[in-house]
Amino acid sequence: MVDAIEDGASEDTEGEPLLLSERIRNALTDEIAAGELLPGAALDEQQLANRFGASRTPVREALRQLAVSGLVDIRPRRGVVVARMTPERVMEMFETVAEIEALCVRLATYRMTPAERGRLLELHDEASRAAEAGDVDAYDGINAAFHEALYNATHNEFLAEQAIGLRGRLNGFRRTQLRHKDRLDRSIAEHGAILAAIAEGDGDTASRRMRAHMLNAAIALRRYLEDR
Amino acid sequence: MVDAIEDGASEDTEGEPLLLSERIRNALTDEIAAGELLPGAALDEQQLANRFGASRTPVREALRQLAVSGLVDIRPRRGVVVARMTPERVMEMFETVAEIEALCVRLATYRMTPAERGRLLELHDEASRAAEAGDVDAYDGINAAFHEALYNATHNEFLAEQAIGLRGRLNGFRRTQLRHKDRLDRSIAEHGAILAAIAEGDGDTASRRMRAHMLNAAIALRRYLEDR
DNA sequence: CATGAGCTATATGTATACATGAGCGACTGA
DNA sequence: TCAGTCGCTCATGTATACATATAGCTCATG
Repeated sequence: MVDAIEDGASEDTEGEPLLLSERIRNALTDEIAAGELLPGAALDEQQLANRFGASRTPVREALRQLAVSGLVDIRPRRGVVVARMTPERVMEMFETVAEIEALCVRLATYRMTPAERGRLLELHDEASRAAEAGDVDAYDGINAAFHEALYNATHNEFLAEQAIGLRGRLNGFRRTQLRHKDRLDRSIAEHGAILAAIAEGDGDTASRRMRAHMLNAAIALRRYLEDR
Repeated sequence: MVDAIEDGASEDTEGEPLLLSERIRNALTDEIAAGELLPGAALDEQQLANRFGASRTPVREALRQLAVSGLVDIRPRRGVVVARMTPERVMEMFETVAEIEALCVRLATYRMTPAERGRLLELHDEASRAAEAGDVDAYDGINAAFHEALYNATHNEFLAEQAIGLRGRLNGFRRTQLRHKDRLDRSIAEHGAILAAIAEGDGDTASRRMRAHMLNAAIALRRYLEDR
């Protein structure tokens, strides 16, 4: 069961020795977002400490931080569990993210540089190719890059940070609903429509289309969840 | 220098013995929001532990959590400081909050119940009276209640939580700029205009007016900051 | 006099130890 | 057989102890 965190093997080529508590936090964040740790699962401090080859102290700090992010729930003296989310709450989160994305697109339309616009088109093309190839994982990554590029194009760093944070909390759900090939194709088409509005400098239209795009994804997810 | 946290004397009539780390977190949150701890101020763990009559452990947990909220910056192995925000970042935060409030008002317009609408009008009247009386502190409180009532009227709990959290991070700045009597009067008038649009069920207009309202506040703040 | 290397003091990061309340099972009584 | 209480166990909450990197000082050198 021991799989102490291998340092830097993944991508952190920088030799910077990350704080133990941060590495634990990152690891848990990933596992929750990826759905490996299911909502409601109990997170025993000592157990996690053993798993990460650390003491309880950094584990506790990581858990406390995750609680602020909303990824876990802490019941004082009763332990920590992965945040259990009702379908209603998930839909609320989707609506919120949809609105945030919509407002990001509106601002981005008016503020983005030509280079940023070019980058978006590039990403859109890449996504289309990945979709045609049926490479869902590649599409996932490109899609994330696409949305982040939009956040950054608002030229409001704070807003972009908030948007990225919110988006991350939906990762665990988003992946499931994109398995449907037709949903993936529609997603591409919707991106295209958003870009068209951006090209015309029509922020309001782009915004409305983005909202619809996100809500479509939410509806697809709900349908998927109900099917089970 | 000792002022260990008196428990429950303030409002927590419930005899629930809050976790030490939570009480420290709340206390620090308040002090930062109130501007008692100035941006850039170093937060020494041992010092805080002494001040609160606790050990470093709960203090550390509190600081870690505040870092996630963005209220403090942690430089690994180099200590914790109250988040130092550039004027640019403050303006970005204001813009973000303005946009969030705007979208809340839009949703709220379409979704609020008659009772919620009535409550808003009530709060508006109270605020007007407080403004006439020149009671800035009372106005502060009523104003916060007004905005929170709007968040809740979106009937999207998640969104409301996010909005409240964001708003809280601007508290330290907001208070300074409302000292100007005329700004306070204009604020009341702007609230009235927003309510008028809500009454007509015109979410878009209400939204635009709210955005303008928040940005006016931001401009007033910037002017205030530049004056010093 | 300025600059930089080296040392020391100290605060942070982590581990371990102790205190306390929650959860659970056994036992008693009906 | 079942309900209720008692007491035990263990995880959490807090305190303390130890390891280590950073910051500031001293002192030597250009």
